[in-house]
Amino acid sequence: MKSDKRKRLEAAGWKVGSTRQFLGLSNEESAYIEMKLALARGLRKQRESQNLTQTDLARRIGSSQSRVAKMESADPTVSLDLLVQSLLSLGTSPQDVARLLRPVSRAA
Amino acid sequence: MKSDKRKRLEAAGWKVGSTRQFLGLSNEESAYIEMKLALARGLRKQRESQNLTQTDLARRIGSSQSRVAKMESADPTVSLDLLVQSLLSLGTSPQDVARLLRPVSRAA
DNA sequence: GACTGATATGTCATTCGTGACATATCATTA
DNA sequence: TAATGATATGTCACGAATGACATATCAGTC
Repeated sequence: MKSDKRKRLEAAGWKVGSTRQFLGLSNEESAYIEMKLALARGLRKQRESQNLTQTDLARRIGSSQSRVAKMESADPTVSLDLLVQSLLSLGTSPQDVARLLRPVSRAA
Repeated sequence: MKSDKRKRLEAAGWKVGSTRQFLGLSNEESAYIEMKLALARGLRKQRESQNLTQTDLARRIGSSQSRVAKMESADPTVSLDLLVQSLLSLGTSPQDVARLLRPVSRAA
């Protein structure tokens, strides 16, 4: 289940979609990474919009600054659970979370 | 972070939204449970629509029948990661996953 | 330059999710 | 009733995710 070929790559902020073939990632793998990246970006955006530091957020969710940094860089060691729960802690609704996963909003 | 007051309750299939106050769940907690329930329902629906047994799905994702059953009942021990990765294994796209999280489609 | 605050990176012990297994429950069919 | 197939529930050893800490990097400001 874990397929760790990507380990260090996603953390570096690669455009996963465009390098998928190059890295030899399966559809599921890249879809999963895309989702994590979307949530990671959303988390950072939410945090910054509330003028919180990583340390502030860490305190609020009972974690540490280093883990928040890893969340926002979509580190392989952070789970979707932690990302989602952090977003919820910032007041993001499940619907908002869903929106983060569909950057392509249905125009007209 | 774990707040296990709900342990056995969500698994039993309660209407979380309606019993939130009664159970004393925070907004975040109930939102998190709602999300898990939505994914759990989606997983079962997807699996059944492809005429797969829990054992079939388990084999496909490298897990076991018992864990699939727990996924579909939103057992507290199953992570969002596992739910999401299982959905992706069934061909669900990240956008589809997002749709599962917003049962209330924006009408008009 | 040095100092400060924020963020990034690496490591580790503890905790939690996991697959696997046993077994139970529930339908269906004979 | 028994037998078969599917699903549910309980337990456990193992591996992965976690918070915590140290330390590094980076931007401002003096």
